[in-house]
Formats: sequence, structure tokens, C-alpha cells
Amino acid sequence: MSLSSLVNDHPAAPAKRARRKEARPGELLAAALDLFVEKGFSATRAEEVAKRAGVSKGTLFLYFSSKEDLFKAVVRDSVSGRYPEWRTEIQAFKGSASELLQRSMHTWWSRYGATKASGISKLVMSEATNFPELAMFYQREVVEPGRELIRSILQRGMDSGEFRRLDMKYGIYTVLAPMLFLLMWKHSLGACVPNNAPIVPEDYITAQIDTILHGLCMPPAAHAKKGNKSS
Amino acid sequence: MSLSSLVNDHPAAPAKRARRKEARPGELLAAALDLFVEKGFSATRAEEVAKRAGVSKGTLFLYFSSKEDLFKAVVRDSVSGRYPEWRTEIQAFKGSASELLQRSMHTWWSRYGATKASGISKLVMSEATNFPELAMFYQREVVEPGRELIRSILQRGMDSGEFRRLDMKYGIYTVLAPMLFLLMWKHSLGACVPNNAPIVPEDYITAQIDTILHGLCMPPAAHAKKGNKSS
Amino acid sequence: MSLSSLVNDHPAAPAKRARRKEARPGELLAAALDLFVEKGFSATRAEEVAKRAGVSKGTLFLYFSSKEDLFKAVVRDSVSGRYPEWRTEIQAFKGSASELLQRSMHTWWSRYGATKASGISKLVMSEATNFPELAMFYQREVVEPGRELIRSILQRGMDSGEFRRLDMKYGIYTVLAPMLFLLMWKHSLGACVPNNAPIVPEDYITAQIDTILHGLCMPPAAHAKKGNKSS
Amino acid sequence: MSLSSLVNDHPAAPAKRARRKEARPGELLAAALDLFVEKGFSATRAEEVAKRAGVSKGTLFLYFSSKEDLFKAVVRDSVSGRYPEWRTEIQAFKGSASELLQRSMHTWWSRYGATKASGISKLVMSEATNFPELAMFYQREVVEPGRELIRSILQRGMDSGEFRRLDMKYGIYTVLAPMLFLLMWKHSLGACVPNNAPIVPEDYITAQIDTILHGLCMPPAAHAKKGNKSS
DNA sequence: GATGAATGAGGCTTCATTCAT
DNA sequence: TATGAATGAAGCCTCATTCAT
Repeated sequence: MSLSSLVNDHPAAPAKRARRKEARPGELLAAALDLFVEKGFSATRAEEVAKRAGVSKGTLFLYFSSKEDLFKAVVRDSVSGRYPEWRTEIQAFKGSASELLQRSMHTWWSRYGATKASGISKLVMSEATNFPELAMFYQREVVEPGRELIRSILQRGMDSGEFRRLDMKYGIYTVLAPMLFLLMWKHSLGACVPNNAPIVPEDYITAQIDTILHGLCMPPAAHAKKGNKSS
Repeated sequence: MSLSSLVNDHPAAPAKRARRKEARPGELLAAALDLFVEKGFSATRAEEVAKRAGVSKGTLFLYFSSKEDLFKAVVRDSVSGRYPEWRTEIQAFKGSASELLQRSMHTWWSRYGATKASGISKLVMSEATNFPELAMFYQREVVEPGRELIRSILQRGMDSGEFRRLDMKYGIYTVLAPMLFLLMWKHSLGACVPNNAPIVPEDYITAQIDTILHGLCMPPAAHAKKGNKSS
Repeated sequence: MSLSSLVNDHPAAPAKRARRKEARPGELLAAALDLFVEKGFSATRAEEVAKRAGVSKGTLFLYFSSKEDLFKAVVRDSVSGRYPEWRTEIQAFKGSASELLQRSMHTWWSRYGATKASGISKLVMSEATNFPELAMFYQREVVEPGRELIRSILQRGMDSGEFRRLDMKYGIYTVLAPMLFLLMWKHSLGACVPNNAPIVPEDYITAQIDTILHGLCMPPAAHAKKGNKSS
Repeated sequence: MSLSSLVNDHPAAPAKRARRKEARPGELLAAALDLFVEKGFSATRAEEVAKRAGVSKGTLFLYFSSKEDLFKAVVRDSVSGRYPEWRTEIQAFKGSASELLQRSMHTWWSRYGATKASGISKLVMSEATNFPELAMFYQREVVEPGRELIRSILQRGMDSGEFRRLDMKYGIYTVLAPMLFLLMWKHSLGACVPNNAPIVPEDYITAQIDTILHGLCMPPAAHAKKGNKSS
């Protein structure tokens, strides 16, 4: 199973030889991705992007008419159409819905969340109000399909009787929220606040899955001595 | 129970000329809150804040020594500084931990999440890497105390046997993640994407609480007796 | 003998009792003198002057129409008409011209150069090009009379045969240059450069007088073995 | 003997469009020198320097990271950095110490004092207290080496028996003071006061040398044989 | 007269963007 | 195409000066 990356990894470099002109936009996008993720939109200097891409400032504007344009291109470029593949893998999964959910979330982290590329999601959320058009694009191309995937996993559990019947509209967020929270955390406070007990993403996810699946409350079978919600 | 006002309510200016030194900081803070939430920290122009507060550029710097200082003041004014009260109310709460959790989350929303002030949390997460000092300030003044509050609720449930024993370190995020996700959503994608099925915060929270408490899985023994959302 | 101060010392305070309105300008001038000398014209803040004078910023502008105006007033105020007195004392001096020169220079230092008030001379030289009118005033009121005094001392020495006959026009600078140099040094580089061998004004003056009177060269009587200028 | 050029002579720009990166710093330095000397450091506007150099405000900061940096560059360019050459020439001089002193002082004037660059010395003394770092820079780069040069001349005269033995610490000022005084005079009072008998620098220096070497007093033995200015 | 809150021109500096080469 | 020097609008902040109280 390979819930492959949601972000293009610019395989550009044909063989590291006679590439140049054709590779330019890709190199610029890669450099811009790095810097936007690292420093945010407004703190990223056009010249720095150019330098990291190995070209001059002027060249950058040959390919992108403005810094905003570059940013939009980075976001658009980062979205790859790998959902079909992912969807296929999920559908092909043999095992319980719980297992599928576990696998999916951990894989999502290792393939996407842990990647620098995940910074794009953080970036889009951060800059959404300044780039509404981009937000809509991202919503349409990334969020909705992702939601759909989560929905399919939950549906599978409900259909099999493994999961309780929940309002699907909000049930999806049970999975989505912890993941996006982790992303945001990693790229914001977690990245700049010294912390003696930092979040270990794998442990975090494991713990979240446990609660997502079984809840905080003692199971009713355990005849809770006291404190049960309805007792 | 009244988790009293989590947010300052800057009342309208006294008259026209009568507004004096005492009112200025509040007016500036209110204007700054509006603009920071609306456009982000970097994109907000000091002069614009002043103008919205009805004063000149220079006046702003009479009350806040720098834009960053202004931001800190907004955070303090809008977000932190109310924890002691909230803490007291939580400790005074009579009822099960589940009920406390429910009340706390709903109240958190109505008193903070639903207000403009909540945009600050989104803002800090968005701009944290550019303003590490601000991020640390927020971490210290807002995040840590908030975590402590959640911890106290969960501990109460565990002590009473109502909640399962969880690793507290990650257990906290079970509560924190859905709330911060909602905030981010509201202020980023949710704010600029037309949606025919928008998240209704109260319903979202209700649903999240249900899952947090009971999990997605069917309870092992109690055959479908509970867990149906509509039952 | 008292070659009294060239600068007014604001004897203002009538008896430290019912002074206020009448004393204001004087207090402001005194405060401004301090600060201008200490920090220069442009680095001195109007508000700081007011604060040191114990009044509000507005009051300052009640008495002086602008910061430039204040500066001019400070300089004009600092010039007192004590030359007649000084002149008298010099004329009354009994002793050789050499002794008179020595006494005059040392006294000049202790009564004026060592005083904070000497900063005015430095200030005028520093700001001369920005305040030409002030420079002319100072030239007329301070420099010319001072030059006249030096001239009288030198003339006395020449008349008595004690001094060589020199072109008086430039001879004056033999005395003036070392003194003004000391002033400048004290208030500029000497004031802000850490120095393990700082100039001790009294020693400096003593040494300068020695050279002024006897020159660097070995006296001809000593049958200079070699290196004599004209030998 | 040729105490070669103490000052950079920024030759005119090559053409009109051809002036490129190599010429810019020199043009900016020349413009800055003009303005700093003319108006002082604080009163000189960065934009004005740029305009006089024929470039835009932004270009200035392409070459100098700040106004202070620009000033340091002016100092380096106009004043220091020529000492080694000068030192060599002094050491190579064949003749008496008196002659060396004469030549050095007159040359110092024609090569430095008479040029615009000398305004820098006046400027530093004027603004030293406001820019301590600048003052220290000047002290280190200009004053100390200059003092060393004077010391070497005096030492030579003492070693040869031509000069009396003096405390070197203060002896240096015998030479330094008249020169710095002349500089100050030229750029402050002398520059803005109409004068019907202005100082003629060459005559001033000649006269000062005479006194420095032989003093004001009649030589003890040689009855008026020398010391007359015109003899 | 006295106050001190308010003003706003103006300074330094940054940086996206242009354009001559 | 590519370059990188040049531009200049715009941002933050200061502070002399004004003016309502």
C-alpha cells in the first residue's frame, strides 16, 4: 500500500545533464515551496527564491508575473492527482475498518505529514484570507477529495457494523481534525517554541486513533462504579 | 455556571471629543483585533489600525511602542488573562467529567471561538514562524494554561473512574485538536469558500464530544443500546 | 584674579522660593544647555528639555517658538559680558608676560574650559554651518573679544622685549589653537573614546605653555651639535 | 618628497549609461562627502546623497547597508588608508627634523586640509558624542596613526639633539592642535563668517611652525639674531 | 498660562518589479 | 533568454509642533 504523496516532488531533473530551460519553472517552484513553507509568504524574498533556484531575480519574473503568481503556482503545482491511486488502495485494503483507519492515518503522516510538502496545507490555511481564490482551489482539489476518502473509510466501518452510526457530515472531522491539527502544530508553534516534551507524531497519531475508536469513557460493559455519563 | 466573558467588549466611544486617554488603548486594540484577524499580522498596516480607531498614525505609537507590541497587547486583551476565572469555574463545577467536558467545550465556543478574538489563535498559528517571540509569548500565555485546564478535566474523569486511563500527554490533544481545528477552519478555508453545507460549530462540537467520549467503535458488550447519534 | 566664566550660570533662583513664571525661561535654557552640550542639537529632544526643566512639552513652545529658536537663545544666553572685567584683570596683572600667559591659560581652563558651559563653544563650532547667524553672533561676541585679550597679552610681551616680534595676526592662534583644541577634544573624541592615557587638561596646558614660550628647538646658546634649522 | 594623494579623486563618470557598478560607490562616496561636510551627519538625508550621485534612494542602500555604514566608508575613502605611504615618505626624508616638520605640515594642508575631505575630521569631532561607534572608528583609523606619525617626527628631532626633550605624550599636541584648530576653523566659524582678514592657511601654518620651533620668548643668549619673522 | 494628547511630515530602510544590456 | 543594477512605492517609526481643555 502506498498512499503516495499529495505533493509533486519535481522529478524534473532528467538526468542531471542537459536540463536548464525546461527545468527552470520546476526549479523555481521547488525553491519557492521550500521558502514559502519555511518562512511564509510575506517573509519570503523573491530574490532568495531565485538564488536558491540558481537563477537571477530577473529570471524569476520571466516565468511568474509576480510573487503572488508564484505562490499560486506553487500551491497549484503541489497538488497532484494521486487521489485515484489512493482511493484504489483503500478500496483494495483487506481488513477491518479500524485497521484501515490506523494504516491510513499513519501512512498519511509518513508519506505526507512528515514531509516538507505538508507545509503547503499549513500555508494555504494561513494565507487563505489573502488568497481566497487559492483557498477555493485547494478546497476543491485537495480537501473535498480527502474528505471523500475519509468518508469511504467510515462508511465501510458502519456498513460492516464495526463502527457506530454517526452523522457522516461531522464524523469526518473526527479523523480530519487531529491530522490537520498535527500539521498546523508542526509548522507553527511546534516549529519555533522550545519544548521539553514535544509531540512525537507517530505517538500522537497512535493515541488519537485509540481515542477515536474507543472514546474516553470506560466501556459500559465494565460496569463503571461511578461517574458514568448516564448512570 | 457562567464561564464569564472570555473576551473584552470594547464599548463604543463615549462621545466624540470626550474620548480621551483612557479610551484610546481599547479603541486601538479593537481596531487592531479586527485588522489582524482580517488580514494577518504582516499585511496589517499600522496606519490602517490607527485610521480605523479614528486616530492618526502617530497616536498609535503613543500607546504601543511597536506593531509587535500592539499585537501582544491584543493577545493579552482578547485571549489570555481570563484563565484564572475559567479555572475557578471548572473547579467549582458539580457534575460528571463528561458533563464538564461538554459544557466547557460549548462554552469555549460561545465565549471565545465564536468571537472575533478567536481569529488571534488562527493568526498566531499562521505567523508563528515569522515572529518566534510572539509564538513563545502565545505559547506561554495561552497554550500552556489552556492545556492545563484540559488536563484538569481529564484528570477528574480518570480519578472518578469515568474515563479510561490515557497517556495524559496525548490525551489532551483529543480535546484540543478538534477545537483548534474548528478555529482554523472558521478563519481560513471556511471563511472564504462558499459552501452549501457549512460547518455549524455547535453541531460540530456536539458531534466531536460524542466521539471523544464514546469512540467510533461499537461498544463491545452493549449491543447498539447507545452510540446511535439520534437514539 | 578671576577670569570669570564666559557663560551665564543662571543665578535665576531668587531664593528657591516664589520663583516660577519668571524663572521658566531660565530653567528651560539651563536644561537645554545641559542637553545640547551633552547630546548635540539634533539628538536633543524637545520633550526631554521640557522634562528636565520640570515643565510640559507645550510650555517649552510657549517660550520658544521652535527648537532652533531655543538653541539660538541658549547660545545667546550663554554669552555674558564679562570681558570688561577680564580685560581689567589682565591689565592689572603685575608680572612678566610669560607669567600672565600662564595664569590666563590655566585660569581660563579652570573657570571656563573645565565647566560644562564650555560645551557651548564646541556646540557653536559643531553647528556653525547649520546656524550661520549664530556663528556670526558668536564670532562677534565671544571670539573677537577673546582674540583681543590674547593680543593684549602678546603685545605686552613684545613691548617689554620679553617676546619675539611676531606677526600678531597669526601669533594669536599660537595661544588660541591649543585652547580650542582642548575644548573640542574634551567634548568630542575625548568624551566617548575609552583611553588609557587620557589628556589631563592641566598637564596639557602646562606642556603647551612650555612649548609656546620656548619652542621645540634647543636654544641656540646650547650650540646644537647638529640638526639646527639654519645651521 | 611627495606625500602622495591623501584623498581619493573620484573622476567623472565614464559616460552616461556606461557608468556601472564599479563607478557607483565612488560617486556615492563623493556625494556623501560633499553633503556630510556641508550639513553634518544627522542633517544629511540619505535620499539627498542618492540624488546628488544621480541615483535613486534605493540604489544607495544597494552599496551601503545604512547611513552609518556610508559614513564609515566615506571616512575610510577620504581619510585613512594612506598612512602607510605617508609613513614611508617620512622615514625616507633626508634633512633636519625641523625641515621634516615644516614639509609635513604644509603637505598635510595641501593634500588633506585644503580638500573637502578635511571636513570629515570636523564632522567627526562635531558628531562624535552622537555616534560613539563612529568616533571610536575614527580614533582607531585616523587619530592613532596620525599621532604615531607626529611622534616619529618629534622622536627624530630629539634623537638628533635638534629638539629639546619633551614629554612626548603632550608634545604631540604641539603639532596636532594647530592643525586640528585650522581644520575646525575652516569648516565652522571660518566658513560662515565674513571676514576682512581671513586666515590664509599657508601663512598660518608657517607662523605656527615658527612658534612651535622657537617659541614666543626671546632666545636666552642669541640677542634677536633670529626669531624675527621676516629675518 | 499650562498641559499633554494628538498630529503628520518626514526619515530610514526594504523589496517587488522593471529594463537596458 | 538571462542578468542584476536600478527603481520607487510603501512600511515603520520619530518627534517637532499644535491645540482643545
